Amino acid sequence: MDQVEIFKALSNKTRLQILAWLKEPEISFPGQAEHAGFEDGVCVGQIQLKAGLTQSTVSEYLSMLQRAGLVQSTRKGQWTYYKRNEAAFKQLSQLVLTEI
Amino acid sequence: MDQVEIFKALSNKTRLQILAWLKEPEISFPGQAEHAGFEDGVCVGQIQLKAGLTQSTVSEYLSMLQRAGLVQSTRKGQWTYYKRNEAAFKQLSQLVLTEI
DNA sequence: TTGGTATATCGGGAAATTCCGATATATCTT
DNA sequence: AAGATATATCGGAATTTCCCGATATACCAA
Repeated sequence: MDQVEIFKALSNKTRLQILAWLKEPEISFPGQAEHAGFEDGVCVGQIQLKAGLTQSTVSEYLSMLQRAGLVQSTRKGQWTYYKRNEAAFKQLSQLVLTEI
Repeated sequence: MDQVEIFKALSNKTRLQILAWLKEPEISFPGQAEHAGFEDGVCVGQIQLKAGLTQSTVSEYLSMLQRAGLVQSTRKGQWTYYKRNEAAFKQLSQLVLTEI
């Protein structure tokens, strides 16, 4: 757990927003329900639509969140699904209490 | 609590280090014991010495941590003492669990 | 008042981040 | 194989952060 890397990943309104959306994928991304479930999370395109930024930016943001360990990705065909890594948030919460 | 402001304040190795030092002022800053207690925290000069950065940089970093609500300052004569705001860390820990 | 000490603020060069458009890669369909 | 779709990566302009030296401000002591 690289603390600085994690906090940098969280230092952006859009990235925080994405993490919040991924807490309730069914509610935040109803458009995906028709094509896939939410077992593996949400695909980049759906997130991009909601974020209102370009595809490249959203893809980059998701990689950054993944490098920080906050989300994990699954490739399925031409889609990459991202979902939260809840264990990481529990760890981070604990880290804020005990180490920082 | 401005989340982005808090995470930006935490996105720097030196600032994280300062917060860690302030957890145990007596151990981290023995040099101050001769002149003052630790009720109000540690003065800027002591922190600067340990950080090994310039006075202006350390002063700026401490203001940033204060704006984020993570520390609080007390002016006493020509010294400004900074100490951790433990309540803020408890809040932040909770926020990581429930809101982010 | 004069000078010394502690801290804050200002101005700026270098490096990092933000976000974009263009392009590359991977996969699917026909 | 060729074209379409989804995502990743590249190159870069604008902005922000990092950290500095210089200067301003506040307080103290003689």
